Amino acid sequence: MESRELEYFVAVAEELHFGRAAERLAMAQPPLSRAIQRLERRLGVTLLERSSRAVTLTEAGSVLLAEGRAALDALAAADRRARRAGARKPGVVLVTKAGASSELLAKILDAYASEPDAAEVDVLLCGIAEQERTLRDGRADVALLHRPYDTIAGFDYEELRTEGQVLVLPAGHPLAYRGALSLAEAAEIPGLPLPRWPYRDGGYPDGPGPAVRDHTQLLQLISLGRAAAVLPESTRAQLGSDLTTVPVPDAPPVTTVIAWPPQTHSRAVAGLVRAATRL
Amino acid sequence: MESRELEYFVAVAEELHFGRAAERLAMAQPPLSRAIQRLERRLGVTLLERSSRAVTLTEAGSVLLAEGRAALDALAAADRRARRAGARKPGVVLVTKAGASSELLAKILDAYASEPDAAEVDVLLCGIAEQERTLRDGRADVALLHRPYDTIAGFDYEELRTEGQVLVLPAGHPLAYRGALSLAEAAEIPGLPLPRWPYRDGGYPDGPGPAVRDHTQLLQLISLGRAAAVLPESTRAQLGSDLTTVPVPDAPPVTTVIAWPPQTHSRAVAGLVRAATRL
DNA sequence: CCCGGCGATACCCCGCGGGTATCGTTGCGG
DNA sequence: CCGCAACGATACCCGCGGGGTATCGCCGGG
Repeated sequence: MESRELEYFVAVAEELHFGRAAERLAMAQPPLSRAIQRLERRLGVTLLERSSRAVTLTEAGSVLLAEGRAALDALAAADRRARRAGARKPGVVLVTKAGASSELLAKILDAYASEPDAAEVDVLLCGIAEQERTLRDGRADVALLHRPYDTIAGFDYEELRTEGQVLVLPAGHPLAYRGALSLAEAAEIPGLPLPRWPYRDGGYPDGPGPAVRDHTQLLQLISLGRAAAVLPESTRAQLGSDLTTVPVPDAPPVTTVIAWPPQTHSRAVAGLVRAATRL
Repeated sequence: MESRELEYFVAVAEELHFGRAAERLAMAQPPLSRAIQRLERRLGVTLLERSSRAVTLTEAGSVLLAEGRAALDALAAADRRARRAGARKPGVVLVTKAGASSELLAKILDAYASEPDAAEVDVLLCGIAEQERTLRDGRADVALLHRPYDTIAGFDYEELRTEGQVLVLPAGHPLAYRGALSLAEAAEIPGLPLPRWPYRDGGYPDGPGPAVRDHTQLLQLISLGRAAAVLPESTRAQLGSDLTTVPVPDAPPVTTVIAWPPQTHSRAVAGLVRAATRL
């Protein structure tokens, strides 16, 4: 199967509309229609059901959509990583959630930078649930992830530390003087709903809380008295005096891991991992 | 990047010889040379160092080789799984090492087959270290793996059971009457070397023992008095009366896991996993 | 009933991927 | 020291396949 055809199919499968997909691909609609027919002929499988009013995915089509996205990501990763490896001064890209584990990250970067032949490390900050994708499609080479919030399926990893979680509140809130809270109590604070995190596809669950995409946004909302949140203990290090925390013992512990794609043989990634695990 | 070009590059990078690579790709050498040049130009990177006597990989080239193989496997997987999903009676392929965990496998297949809407399960048996590849390139959908012998990097998985290991010997061997053996003792039995298992790339380590590619071969060699082997306890169930076992308490325990690629949403795979974990 | 939206078809053309012939370099053997 | 053979690069040619425009056929809604 040609990657071009697969890209075309993924566009159509996502738009469920040949015209819009063609526009997105910067091409005309007829050659797109033919390319999809060709692909279906070659696979010997019907991928799309076209009734003259709507396009829907068949079973085989949704399988190809999922597998095809993964394959296109892998292809993009090959492209980007080869480019980076051949660049004048090859560096390595580390991705992490904006506003999370910043002191740990600083320590790792320091420890690695002091190694004899350390490469340049570019830090890429992104919203929740985008990190895995950056690792898959080659925008990043190595990531700091947080289980169980992030899934580590598809990657090699080393665990760095495990910590409990705390409720983050505006300073002076009545509950701030409690010694501990249960998860159930934290979820039901009048006027301070827990935020909604995005799914991996970028959508948001329904519910009362504000929709956020990274920790920085979230902390700001808490400062404004619009939300509360259950976060790892280490978040305390970066809170200003306008925020305070209460332990939540029954919240699941959060494990910070350093993760990388299994096929990497990069010395720089290995060095970073070594530095991180030795801390 | 076009998948065609990537295939060409991988062929050249593996052969390190344009002529042989062209032959393998069933094409002439000149268009192959040009395709690689085009790829290098588009990436803005030198992938191969050509001295008129030898071709060698640059740093960027070996990165692209590793990443490219993964991407081509993902592409092949998309192709095969879409074909299977669109087939007349879509089934699911389970892969495992020939001769390992056969009773557990039988139980899983039975349990799953008794579910209401169970799909057809094709069992694919292969040698050691080939299973991961079959899962990656779509020849299989789900695998029974054995840690720490197999790595599970890149897959979602559920643990099924953990067991100790035993030394498998020809019946009547003097050591057969020992109540237990250490790993060190097992490795030094006069006349009965431990076998050599293949690496993931298909090569074999150097050493005295016979090179084997699956358990069936291995058991036959032990029967013939040409080898001994440390294997999971459950292997005992399939030994004939010509073989016997001795516990090896200090051998690392073996965990059998059921694993699948993270992007699968297949109901059949989910059913198999459920059946396996419920046993 | 007609129009508008949408995917498929018809038809054309250009470019690129592939083929053959040949060159340029270089290591090696006589 | 020269010539040959091995090997990748270059030159040149060709055919087809992927892309474009125009249009059709189907269907649902006003």
